Amino acid sequence: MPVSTEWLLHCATTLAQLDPGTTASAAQLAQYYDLPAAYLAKQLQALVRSGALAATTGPRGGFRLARPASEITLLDIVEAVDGAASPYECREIRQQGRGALSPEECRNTCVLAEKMADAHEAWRRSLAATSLADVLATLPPSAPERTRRRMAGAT
Amino acid sequence: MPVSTEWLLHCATTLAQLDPGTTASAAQLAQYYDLPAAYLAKQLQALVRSGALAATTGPRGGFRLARPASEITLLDIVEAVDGAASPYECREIRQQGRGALSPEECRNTCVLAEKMADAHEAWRRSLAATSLADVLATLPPSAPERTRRRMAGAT
DNA sequence: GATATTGCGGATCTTTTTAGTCCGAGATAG
DNA sequence: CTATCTCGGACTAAAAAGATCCGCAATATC
Repeated sequence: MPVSTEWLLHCATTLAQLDPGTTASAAQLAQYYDLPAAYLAKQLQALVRSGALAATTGPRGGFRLARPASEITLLDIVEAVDGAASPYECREIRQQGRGALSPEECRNTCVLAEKMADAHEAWRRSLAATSLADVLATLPPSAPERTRRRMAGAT
Repeated sequence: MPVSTEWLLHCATTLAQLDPGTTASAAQLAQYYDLPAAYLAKQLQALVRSGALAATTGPRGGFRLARPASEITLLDIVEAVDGAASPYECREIRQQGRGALSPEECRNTCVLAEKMADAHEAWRRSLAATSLADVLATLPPSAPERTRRRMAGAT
């Protein structure tokens, strides 16, 4: 899992603390967390494509949440960056070699692939259970204003 | 996640169907699933190191389960191949850059890292809930004997 | 209307991981 | 005791992913 996953989780949390209608540019966010600006910008695009963020170009442009923070889950962000595919891929080796099963016996999906898919679903459910609003609720009440203040002064 | 994960899940399931005390060599298993023998042997070693399999060298040697099938979970196998580390790694970027939090504010772990760890734990729990014995229980009753028969004739 | 600023996408380079091969150490059977 | 069969770990290519850079389109400001 790339390091940019952490970057975007934090950036989305930061954007969720801005006043509605306010945007933050990629350069601002990069400076806020001391990250390589070019690469961060590229990853932010993935979140725009996924529909979690919205972007406006031109001067005073930047990124903002595309939906209320309560409707953006950690899963939305993680899958936008890392892809939604399961890491385990069943290649049906049970149908190959000396021990090959007949096609008829393979009508139902492989038990092992099924269990791996179950685990992946458990992982997804866990991440989908937390929204950005939930994350903000755990921060001290003074956090949003400080974030806005520190963000405003950046380039 | 490497393709060898699938290989070893299936190989372990196969070994679980052998009579106690019987071993299967890497060459036999490779032939059984039509896999590159040398590379499979390398991956089987990881399972030996993790303690899930036991190996005996010399003529008539090979691999066998190191414990009863009911005490080997899918998680044991997956983590032996793919490593036990969580794919998400918190690098504490909240302490860097313009928005850096004070060390005192970082006494408790980052909320995002916590949620990601929770998801990983959910994934592990799901895999740990299934043992090789559970997998065998889903197969038709005739499966183990056929597996032994087809395995016996191999090189 | 010109200019500067910002996001967007493609092409490129580097690094890491994966896939695969090979030869040596050790143990068993005869 | 010897020959053969097995695992064991080191070594080498290949592919994928990470990370970076540059030019293009769009928009608000002056």
